[in-house]
Amino acid sequence: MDSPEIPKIKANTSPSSDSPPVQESPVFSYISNLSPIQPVKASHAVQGFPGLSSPPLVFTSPRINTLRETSFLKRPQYPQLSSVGKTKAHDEAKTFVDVPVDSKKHITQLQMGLITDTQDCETNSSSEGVDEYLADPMEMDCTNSCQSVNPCLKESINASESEAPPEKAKEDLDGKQFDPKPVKNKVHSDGELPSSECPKVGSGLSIDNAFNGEHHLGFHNQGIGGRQQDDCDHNPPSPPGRLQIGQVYEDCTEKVGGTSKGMIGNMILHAPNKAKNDQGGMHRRCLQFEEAPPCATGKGDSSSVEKVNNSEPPASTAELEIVQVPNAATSKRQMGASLPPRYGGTSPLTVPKPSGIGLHLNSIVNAAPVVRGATTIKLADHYIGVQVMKSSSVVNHHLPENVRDETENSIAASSSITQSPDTVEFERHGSPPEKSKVDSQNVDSYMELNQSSSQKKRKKTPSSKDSDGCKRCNCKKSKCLKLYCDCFAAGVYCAETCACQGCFNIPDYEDTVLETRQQIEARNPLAFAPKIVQLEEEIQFTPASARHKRGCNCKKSMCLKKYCECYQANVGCSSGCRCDGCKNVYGRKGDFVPIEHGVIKDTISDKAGKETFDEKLEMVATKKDILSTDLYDSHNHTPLTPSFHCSDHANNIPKSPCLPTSYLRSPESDLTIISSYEKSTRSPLRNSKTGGILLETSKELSNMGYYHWREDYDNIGVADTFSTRYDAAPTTCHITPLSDLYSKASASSTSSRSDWKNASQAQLCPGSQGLSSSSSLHWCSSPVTPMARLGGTKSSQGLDFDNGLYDFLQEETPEILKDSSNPIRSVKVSSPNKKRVSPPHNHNHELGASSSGSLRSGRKFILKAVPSFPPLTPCSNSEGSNIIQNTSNLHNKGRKK
DNA sequence: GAGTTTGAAACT
DNA sequence: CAGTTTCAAACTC
Repeated sequence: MDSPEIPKIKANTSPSSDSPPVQESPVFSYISNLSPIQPVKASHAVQGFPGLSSPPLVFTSPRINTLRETSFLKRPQYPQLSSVGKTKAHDEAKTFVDVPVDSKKHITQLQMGLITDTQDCETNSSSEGVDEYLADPMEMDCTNSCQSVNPCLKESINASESEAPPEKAKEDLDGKQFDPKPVKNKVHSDGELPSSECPKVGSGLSIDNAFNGEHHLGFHNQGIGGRQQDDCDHNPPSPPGRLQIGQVYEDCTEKVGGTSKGMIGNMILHAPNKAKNDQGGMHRRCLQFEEAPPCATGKGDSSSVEKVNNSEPPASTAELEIVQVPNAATSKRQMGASLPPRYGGTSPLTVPKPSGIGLHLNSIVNAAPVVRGATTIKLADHYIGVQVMKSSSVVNHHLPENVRDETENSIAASSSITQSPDTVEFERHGSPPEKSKVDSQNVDSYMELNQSSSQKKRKKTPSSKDSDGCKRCNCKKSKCLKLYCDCFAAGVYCAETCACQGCFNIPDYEDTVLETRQQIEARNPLAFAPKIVQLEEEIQFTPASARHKRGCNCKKSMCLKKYCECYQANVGCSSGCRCDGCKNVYGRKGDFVPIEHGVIKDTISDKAGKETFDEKLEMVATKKDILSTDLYDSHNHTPLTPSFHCSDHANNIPKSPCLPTSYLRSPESDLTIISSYEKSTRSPLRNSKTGGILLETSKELSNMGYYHWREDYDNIGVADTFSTRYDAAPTTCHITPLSDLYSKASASSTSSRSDWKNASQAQLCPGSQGLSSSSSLHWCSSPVTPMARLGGTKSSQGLDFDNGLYDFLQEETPEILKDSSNPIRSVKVSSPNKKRVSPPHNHNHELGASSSGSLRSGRKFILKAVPSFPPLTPCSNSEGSNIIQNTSNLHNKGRKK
């Protein structure tokens, strides 16, 4: 608030107010010479600079300066000249180009009488003063110029002037790539000049820099920071603020015309700026920029938010969105009702599903093993439940988890429930996009702020499970961005039911989540792969077909408590386990001897010790797949067990609706499944970021025979195609917005065929309409695969077994395991049993290429196996990556065609 | 509900 | 790769 800069600024401003003498000064003359337009102003600016310059020197970016200048100009205009302001501002902007930025600022202040305003702002560096500025200017601008962007800029500028540029704000700007583009954009916006003027401004800025050197820059930076701070203040929740800030910044910089976004961005920026204001240091702002946002959020949470709201009114719908987003972020999932504007027409319903869909393969896998013997699939169910819980429809999903028998019924009910558009998660999806830019660091700070703010008060009971059976985490330090978090590990966003603190595993922070996931995957491609692999009947030795992929390392629990992951998953310990004194009731370590059937994988063990085990699992899986494929035909309607849906929810569910038919037909389901798996795990993220992946995936899918599936799907009504169990799948899709997204995404990504999407969406996901574009892209990869897997595996066994879901899961798991266990393997594996190996690879490559570099190819498979993120991706996709997704979708479509 | 135990995950 | 630390769930009181 009371940053040292402020006093400086005031001093500067006051002198500037004394423009007459300034003009006389040699500097003024010089400036006047430079720019014929604004001799007087220039002189003022020059004088004022000395004082201003000293602090601002830190920042060198001319653009920033321009922005401030523009902002200064605008400010005066607003208060004094509502109508005239624009013309003057333009002139001033031009002069700025010629004249150093500082001079411009002073001039503007002097002329406009902004100085007084700025002083007020400075005094009020806190939220109110700035808010008023912003709000008023905004309104004025809107009325006058009608350019939404300008108002935002103006406001931000005003705030910056008054408050001085908070260091954090600068940092934010810098950190977010502000320096180059953002500044330009701001300049444009400030100048209120569409495009033509902006260039001038930019040039002017650069010139200014040359003249004034760092001083101007620093000052400008301060101004920017001030703006940002103001914006930040306006922004309700700090965490969102950061994210938004980054996004907004980009928007402003990129698009002058994007008034709404720009406004929002300004708002966001302001919030971080508040924190920066406190710091006051100009130089560090840039560095701190990233950090600043969090601080800002934390410091000026309430004030900033309120202010933001005030300023927002003038802003377009975009602003509203922004506001909502922050709220969503703060509340995590509370905002569920509000849908991101991006989705537009799409009903919130779609969003909720995604969350539910978010169920990771891991969860599924886990569920699968559990399924047979034990009725409960804890992991999968929990995860699913969590996301679902967020949405209204959660309950239904959960039910399936707990009881297979219930699953069908629950599914039917859930379908109706899920359809409810009220699902909370939807909001998440919408908001995240803006936040996507937030850095991990920002996230941390943001987290802190959030925690402090109150987002996580919801901390419910520590119990990991919800009443529905859904899991919820209670993370306190991991921010739900590490595998410690069950939700994150399952690839599901944390739900409202979660008691986590500083949670970043929410759609709002989709980008952060994705980044974190990628990082974790980079370290361990199988990190998100299902931990439990089912070994079907083929492995007769083991009491339970399923085994923990990595094995446990129990030393004291003797694998008789839930400390043991194997026990927790209701699976026996295997040779891969390093447990001591294993007494696992589901199967002791020594008892398990997986039999290698015909299928032999080249097995490039993911990891040294466990390769053998994994390979064995894979072998089993491959065999299963074969069997399942045979069954597919017969079980076209593969009844997706509720549990399965739940588990797969995030990833698979969406797919299920679309895929069922295809699965039925295509024996290649395994391959498809794998690909889907990969997609689900990574693709969502990757897809969101890179459209190329999607295209690839789509191609692959087409190769896989997804088209056929689509046709089948289309032909067969969802209800018709799906048996009672199958119905559950569609219902799930409807229920969870994620599912819709997935389905859409899958449809788009896989085939990019509108038909398939339309049919699937329309039938399966009524609310998905709007979402299809953004969400679908991301989802496409992931959702499709799950479906295929589910459909294929499930179809084979689904109806036959009461535990059909489990069976399906189990079947899937093997495939997953194959993929997950040995991403590379998957490719290799394809050889004996099934062709699928190759297809998955393709998918993987595609996905991998997009997300990660060379490693992905090998890892991709693994990622495919990793189901966890798909659910997230949908959310994330919808939000942060929407644009990317859209683009990718477009690309995919074009390519597909 | 608080504290302890446990083992996975993360880090070095 | 092994050892240590961190973390959150599971468990106990």
